[in-house]
Amino acid sequence: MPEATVARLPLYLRSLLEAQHANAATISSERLAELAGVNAAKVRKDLSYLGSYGTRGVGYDVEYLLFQMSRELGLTQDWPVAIVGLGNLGQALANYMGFGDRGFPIVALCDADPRVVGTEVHGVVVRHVEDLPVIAAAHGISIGIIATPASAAQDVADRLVAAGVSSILNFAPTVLSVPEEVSIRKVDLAVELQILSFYQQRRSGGPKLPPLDIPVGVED
Amino acid sequence: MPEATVARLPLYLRSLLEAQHANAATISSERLAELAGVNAAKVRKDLSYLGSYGTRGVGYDVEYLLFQMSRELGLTQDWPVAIVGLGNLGQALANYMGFGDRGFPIVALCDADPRVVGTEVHGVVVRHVEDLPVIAAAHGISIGIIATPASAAQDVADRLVAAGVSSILNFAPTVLSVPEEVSIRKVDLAVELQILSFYQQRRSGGPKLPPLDIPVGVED
DNA sequence: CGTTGTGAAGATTTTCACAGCG
DNA sequence: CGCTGTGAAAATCTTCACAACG
Repeated sequence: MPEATVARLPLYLRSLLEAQHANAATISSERLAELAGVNAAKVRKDLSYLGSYGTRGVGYDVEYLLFQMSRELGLTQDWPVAIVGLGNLGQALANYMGFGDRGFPIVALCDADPRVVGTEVHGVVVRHVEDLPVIAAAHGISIGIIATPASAAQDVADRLVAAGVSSILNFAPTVLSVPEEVSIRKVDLAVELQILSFYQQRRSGGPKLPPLDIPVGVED
Repeated sequence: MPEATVARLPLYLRSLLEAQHANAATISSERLAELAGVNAAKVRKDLSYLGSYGTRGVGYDVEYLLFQMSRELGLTQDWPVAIVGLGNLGQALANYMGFGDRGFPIVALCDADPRVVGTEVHGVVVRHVEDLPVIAAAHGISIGIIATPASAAQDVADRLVAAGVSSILNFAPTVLSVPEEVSIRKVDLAVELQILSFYQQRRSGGPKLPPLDIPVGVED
């Protein structure tokens, strides 16, 4: 299944939940596309990778598609999560619980700062990051969230991998290197803002300075 | 310039800052690629959209490329930011200040809850969301961050657009519709976790259930 | 030499458009 | 008839490979 499709499945799932909430028994690719903010052809192509679950002339059975999609996304089981780094962001994430649609219980919190270790956040005691192997094994942790400063992130990633965690969500503004078989996703506020800045500038009449003088010589 | 390239410019910027910090005067596409976590050909292609700023046989001048990239990304000026919604996440974002590399001062906070309006978060008084037009105009706000529940997000987006904000970063788990000329980026924790869940399940030996019985009849 | 800049090839993703089927 | 499922076309993005050049 194409990566681009996988990245959209969660949007369809959420849209289907909305449709279910509105008591819709079936839904067309067109309506689903509208809810998910994509176009109908893409929805049909994407759903076709899951199997032929639609009915021509009718649409998709909401309940059934929900079930298939949840199964495909691995949401029929819980995936225990550990958060490493309990600064501003880490604490917010821990409290933010109600991570969307549940299924990702936060069962462990780790930090390297001895002043933070032992404190309680959202009802969970913060452990030392050194103890990750034991903690990960005890709780069967499969997803690690890195919410440390950039400088500590690679070390934490290495520890997570060593502890057997094979999915990582990285909030630290740095590139992590991990073995092939570990999945990694990143969320970077600064990057998002800078992308917005790029287009904002384009719209607000381009660069303030002229195309800028060539510094020395003539390139090309 | 391709969208995919724009999305990588912030990574190059950060990598260049690291190189600068390490007192490198010049940097090759290969080294830059390593720091940014992409391959060298992509770096060269991406940078070529900015202009021919490299020197064959040598590489890129770090200072000069930093300057060009900052300019291209619109980082030679500040872009004032407003955060709407001061629940857990909104407050964390407000405090998280030090949004990477500065340039995005948080100058206004809004909420719809009268119990929150008037309180102070990170030294900024929370205003009512109704006042957005006045606030936006007064501070020249160009970027709005939506950190409300999903149910309020579209209303807030509409208000932001009406107030003249043309860049939006959406943390609410919902699809927003905005006019063509407004840029929108989204950050969705649930989506990221679900994507990780998909691949995690693939690795841990596929579905627990057998391919599942066809419910009724035989499709295709 | 060593490294950039870039056409051209290749891969992936999106979109079209319509046959097929309930 | 209406809507899905899907080949095929189009668009976009990545990678290759090498000429160009300091």
